[in-house]
Amino acid sequence: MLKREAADGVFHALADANRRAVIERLTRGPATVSELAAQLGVTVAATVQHLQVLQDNELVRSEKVGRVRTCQIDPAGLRNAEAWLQRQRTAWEHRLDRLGAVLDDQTEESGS
Amino acid sequence: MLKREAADGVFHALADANRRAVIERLTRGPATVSELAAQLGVTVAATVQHLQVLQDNELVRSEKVGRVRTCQIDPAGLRNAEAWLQRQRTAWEHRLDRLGAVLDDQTEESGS
DNA sequence: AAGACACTTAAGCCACCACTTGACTTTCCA
DNA sequence: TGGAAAGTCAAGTGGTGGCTTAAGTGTCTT
Repeated sequence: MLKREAADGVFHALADANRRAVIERLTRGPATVSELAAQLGVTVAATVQHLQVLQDNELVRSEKVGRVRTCQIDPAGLRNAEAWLQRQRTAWEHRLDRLGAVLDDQTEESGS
Repeated sequence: MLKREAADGVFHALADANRRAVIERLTRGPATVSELAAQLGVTVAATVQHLQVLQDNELVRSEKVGRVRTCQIDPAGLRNAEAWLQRQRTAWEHRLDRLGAVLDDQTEESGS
């Protein structure tokens, strides 16, 4: 299950346009820190900080070999966020279904 | 489609625990501003500000009748966020499929 | 060995955000 | 009509976030 803490971190991570850009980039294949920084148009240092947030929330994984760190998507965080959204949407839809049924019953009972 | 701007707003809105609590509450039925404020444990003024953010990003709708404003879920924003997440996840899965196929071909060619 | 390369870490800066208080408007009701 | 209730608006405040520069660490390459 998704604890409140976890949702907090994931959505906070996704709230930044640059971090989402990193995710979009990584869905198309692994990339190094420098490559990501170049694409974002910010410092390597800033990119490292973004990656830290993304990793803390299981949105990105990375491995350092030699002096170069290679990053790739970690689907766990995405799944967590998706699960929360689905829970809300389906809960709302089910409520509407029940509400609809009640209204149908009422109109049947009272006639038009 | 979901523009970058839209994603920015929706995820920012979802990044706050109190705003998510509002959404969770509203999936179980409409509520007034005061009710939401009471549940959150913050001022009515703060709640109004949260509602403003939620409405700007199509996560909540509200209507004022008399002196009381009643709020309910607006599924549009939730769908937007869900769509973005699904796009990333499926893009990543498709890429893995292609990669897997390539690796299979290679192992077939070279034998075990 | 020496310099370039790819990051990493620390410190500081500015903007934004969530929240509060307080004054105000509108609506209800006795 | 007078006052309580429900919400709105504006200003101020403490805290956080994202970015930068600058200095440092480990790793190639020649």
